[in-house]
Amino acid sequence: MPQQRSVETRARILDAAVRRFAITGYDAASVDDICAAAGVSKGAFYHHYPTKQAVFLALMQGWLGMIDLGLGSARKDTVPETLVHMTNLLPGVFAAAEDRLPMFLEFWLQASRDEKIWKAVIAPYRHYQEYFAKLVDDGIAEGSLKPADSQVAAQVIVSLAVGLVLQGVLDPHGADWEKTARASMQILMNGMAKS
Amino acid sequence: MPQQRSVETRARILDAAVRRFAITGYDAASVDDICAAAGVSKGAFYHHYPTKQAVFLALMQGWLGMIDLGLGSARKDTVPETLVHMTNLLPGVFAAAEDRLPMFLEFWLQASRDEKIWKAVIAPYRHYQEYFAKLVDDGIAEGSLKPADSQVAAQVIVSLAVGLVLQGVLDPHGADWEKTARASMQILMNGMAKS
DNA sequence: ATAAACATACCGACTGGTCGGTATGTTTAT
DNA sequence: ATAAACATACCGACCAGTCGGTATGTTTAT
Repeated sequence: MPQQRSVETRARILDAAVRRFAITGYDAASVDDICAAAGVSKGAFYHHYPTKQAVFLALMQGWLGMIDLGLGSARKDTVPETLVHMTNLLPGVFAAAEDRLPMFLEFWLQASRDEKIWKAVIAPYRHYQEYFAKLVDDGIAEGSLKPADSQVAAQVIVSLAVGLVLQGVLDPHGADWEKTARASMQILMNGMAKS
Repeated sequence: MPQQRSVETRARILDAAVRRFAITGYDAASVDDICAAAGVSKGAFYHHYPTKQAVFLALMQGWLGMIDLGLGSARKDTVPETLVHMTNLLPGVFAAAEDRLPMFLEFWLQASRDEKIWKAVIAPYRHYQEYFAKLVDDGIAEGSLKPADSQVAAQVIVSLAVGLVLQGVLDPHGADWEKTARASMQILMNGMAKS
């Protein structure tokens, strides 16, 4: 049973880490930086986390879990309604994430090179894929979508979402991404909806 | 006027750099590593490039230029034909890029944090956007596509492409990305084509 | 000769991680 | 109650090694 002070310190480390990572990136953010930002000694840091990577991983787990939760609670009456509802949520996502989005990019990058991180990323990621595949299947079953390979359709949806988020990161003021997101979904629906 | 030997050395440095960057990433790839892989001394390295970042930038310019060129020569009779033709090219792109794709991710990441790199990335990137917008406009003009906001449509196409590439990086064996790319284009066409 | 091309030796800054020791609880024995 | 015994939390100096970049010398081509 950890002491009260302990959980507070952990939180401060995590909070400082996410800020530093977001600004400078994983590599450039030194443990000393993070400790300074957290107002915590290096000893405390390594008392709570075995390595710098462990902090990164903890951060990742937390976020991926939150996304998972958000997806689950977005369900509406019909499948098309659910999908449209999700695009309505996007602006909030963009606004809330803002400067943290580069970190997601970093997640991907690290995951593509580090076995341990890859496994931590890929599980929830595949879960999203499954979620959308199931959604498409439901849509087909309820007659609102044309019969199709739901796995592939889910991949398309996820690809589009990933691409939108990424471009939002790279070029936030290059377009009205909210509008684009809506238009994307519209085109997708045109292509997938029945009749 | 550079000597023959000089352009060869430059090429060897660039070639070694792309290999090291691809494997270990930009930060982890040390200049010494690159020099060793290129069979070139550190003096030679800094004789030809002022900084490590300059090498990175040169690499980027080269690739973005090549993509630009590839796009230009993909034009077919009608717009839908052109777009489909492009998905046919994708497998080659995936295969050829393979382990180099993480580098593109790194481009983005660095671009989102470094003003100089951002400017180098954003120009060709906007050029792609324009290319696709023009393509959509042509499609509307020739009557093969429904009237629509071509800028937004282009963003959707690019988003999808970006998302596909990114997922190909993260999870190369998680799906048949060639098939998904084709399906994406099919759905897009269903949504955008006239009648 | 001389200037470009290349090689070697080196510098100072910085990094992730360790370690001996201290301070702050918490449990146990009396 | 309280003091000894133990456990957890924390500190900050320190280390061994790495890095990007520079200074200086040598080779090569004209």
